[in-house]
Amino acid sequence: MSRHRSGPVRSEHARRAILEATARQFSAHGYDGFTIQGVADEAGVGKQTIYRWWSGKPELLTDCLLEGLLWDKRMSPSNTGDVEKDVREWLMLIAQAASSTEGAALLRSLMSAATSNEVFGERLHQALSGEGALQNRLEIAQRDGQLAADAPVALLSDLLIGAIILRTLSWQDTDAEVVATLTRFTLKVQRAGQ
Amino acid sequence: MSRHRSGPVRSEHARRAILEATARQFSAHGYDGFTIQGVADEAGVGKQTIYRWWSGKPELLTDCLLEGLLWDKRMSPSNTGDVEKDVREWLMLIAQAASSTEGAALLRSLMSAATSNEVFGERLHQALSGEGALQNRLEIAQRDGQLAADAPVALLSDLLIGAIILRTLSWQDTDAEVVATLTRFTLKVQRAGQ
Amino acid sequence: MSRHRSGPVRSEHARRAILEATARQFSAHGYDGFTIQGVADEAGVGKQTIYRWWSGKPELLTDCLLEGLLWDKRMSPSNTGDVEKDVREWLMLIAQAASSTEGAALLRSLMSAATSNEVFGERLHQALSGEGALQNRLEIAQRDGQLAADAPVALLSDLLIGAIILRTLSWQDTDAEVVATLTRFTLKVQRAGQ
Amino acid sequence: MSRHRSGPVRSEHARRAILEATARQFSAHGYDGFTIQGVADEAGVGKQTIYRWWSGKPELLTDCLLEGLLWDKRMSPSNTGDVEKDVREWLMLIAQAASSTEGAALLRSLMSAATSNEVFGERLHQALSGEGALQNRLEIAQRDGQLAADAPVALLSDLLIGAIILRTLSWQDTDAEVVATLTRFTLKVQRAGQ
DNA sequence: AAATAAACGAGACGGTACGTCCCGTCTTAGA
DNA sequence: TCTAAGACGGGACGTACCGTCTCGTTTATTT
Repeated sequence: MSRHRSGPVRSEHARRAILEATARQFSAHGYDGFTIQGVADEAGVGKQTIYRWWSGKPELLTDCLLEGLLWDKRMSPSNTGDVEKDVREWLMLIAQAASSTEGAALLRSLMSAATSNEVFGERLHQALSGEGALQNRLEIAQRDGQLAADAPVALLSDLLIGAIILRTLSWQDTDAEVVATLTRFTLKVQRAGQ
Repeated sequence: MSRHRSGPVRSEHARRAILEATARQFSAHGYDGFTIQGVADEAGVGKQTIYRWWSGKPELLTDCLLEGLLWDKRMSPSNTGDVEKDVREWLMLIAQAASSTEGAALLRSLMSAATSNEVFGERLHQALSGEGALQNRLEIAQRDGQLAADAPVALLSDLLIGAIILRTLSWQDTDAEVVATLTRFTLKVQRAGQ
Repeated sequence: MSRHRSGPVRSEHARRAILEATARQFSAHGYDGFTIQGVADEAGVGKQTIYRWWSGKPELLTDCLLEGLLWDKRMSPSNTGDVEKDVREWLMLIAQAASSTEGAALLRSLMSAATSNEVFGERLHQALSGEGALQNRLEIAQRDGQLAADAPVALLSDLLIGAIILRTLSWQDTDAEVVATLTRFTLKVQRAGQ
Repeated sequence: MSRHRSGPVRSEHARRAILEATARQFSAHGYDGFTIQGVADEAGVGKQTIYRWWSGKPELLTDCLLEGLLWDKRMSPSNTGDVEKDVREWLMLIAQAASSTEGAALLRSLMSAATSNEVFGERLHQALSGEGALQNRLEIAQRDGQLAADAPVALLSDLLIGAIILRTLSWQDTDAEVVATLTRFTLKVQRAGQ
């Protein structure tokens, strides 16, 4: 016998409105700058409805990320056969997003959120890695002999994205040339190692 | 000719007490968690004495970093002739610091502070790079022919430290093996490329 | 012709449970202190079942009073022939109820409810007057010549009960001696005035 | 050696502004109806400045009463030699204040506040008694032989004011005739008792 | 017996006010 | 004039209830 409770179910309309308002407010004012009341007002929702389902900003943002409202999850490295080109273009997407003042601020806000919440941190990593697609692309390259068989593909991803993250964290711009250099030298080692 | 002003001069005792209290409070409660009042109380100082000399948390922390109260600045890569070993040991120092729960929390708090303040972000980058010593070590290796002449040493530093930063940001531990793998593969190209 | 509707009728069980829970919660936490949700929970009832039949706290309490759940309505002045004794004993019942800490708190809570609701205020007055029985007793005494023909019996009731009410409102205890003095002096005129 | 603390002293300006705003807001919206934030806004003050010095509404109102902002403390029964007239006029002041819709609401709000706070209840009693002046007037009458030597003057005050309070609590109007009757019959007994 | 529909327990909803915490500024008295 | 102390105006926090609305179930009447 199944035991289910009566009463209204959670309002999907409210949930969407809250997450979308959160994404807008977060993008506009940053992690510290946006307020729960502001989200509630913009979503046309009572503050308690937010606290009923989320414990605070970090959880709220984690769900935004999960729904792809903060970082487009459809983005994914392509596979043209030229691994260096594919990886370079993927990194450029991230670097370009971090190039504008707003984009850099958003990325730093995402990092700020990640520092205070484990789940968000993991999710952000996944999002930045194209939901694992970057690693997949590198594995394909490895299978195709473009990368050394013993190349640590998971760590390659950390190296490349980490460099951009670190540069954003230290408020340095990462332009196309830097991305190209990063990619070329990081992937060269793998070919050379064969 | 020097123009003297009357009255007491800035209290060095208060300055030290404030920075040390800041370092302790920041380490204990994180960037968002510590309060100016808490620092003032622990330092046995009036709140105004803090605001008279610093504009707020970011400046306070920047000075802590400059004084080496948050991140030991005496640390510097050694030069044994074996660049891979030297670099690996340097990265291990960072990775080990980020290994304990407290160390990882501190590093994440530092990142959080960096996201909201440009000057602090730049300082943190410098601190993590051993005040440029990592790049120096790589340049020496390059001069000694251990790294390819065209190796982008500045970016190599970003790659290696960035990887650790990204892993800490995404709440992954970085153990000795990961550090060794990161170092080996990143520097390999330099030998092979010759 | 009667027009029937289908469906269940109002649940008497729920009605009783709600009123009894209201009386307990009100007595325990006072007018401002008790909550509709608390009543619903204690009564094992949905909140809407309360709002379906009552508009809020005042109506709920008015019904409690009408059912004698807050103030025993069976109490009534007796008629021994000695009007002073009968009235004094009646007042003593009220004064004694207001003597204990809990009793005084209850009486003050009743007053608090009366301040915000006219119907409840009128009901409370009636309850305190023994549903008019005090005035009846005085009228009998008047008819028997124990009180002056022109004695304002309705106001005598207000005077005597009002004194106790005022003393309770100002957190003064009203002991047997005070009650005796109040009664003796208030009724004295009636004999003397003949 | 005297031990005194440094730092700013309490702002008298803020204190006055808060009490005056409280009196206005309370009179306008009643005990339940006015809000601390509303008082803070009207007083041009931070909410914390209110909570720093008062624990909540009851304390705030108690101080208002003490400063005569809710109930004019200068009012006092006069002494024309005719005690019945003097007392009647005093009661009329209270009854008239309670006659208008606003006045009755204010008086009931005062009672509501009294029910939840002992100090306020005592203060209200004092205020209604003209800060003891009514009792003084009755004592003078007693000394002059207008009242019986054994008349319980303190209780006479409770009887008379209590009657008005009770009638206000039960939402009955108390007009000039009622006041006159109350006074005449209550004071008559004292003369008659001689 | 089936259909109808109201009352029920439960609880999510949009809101308001609460009392707390901390911000950065201002004020005081002492050294 | 710098200091410790701390009051100030302000803003956001997270909580508690309000009164309304919406579920899915139960139950009494009508068809």
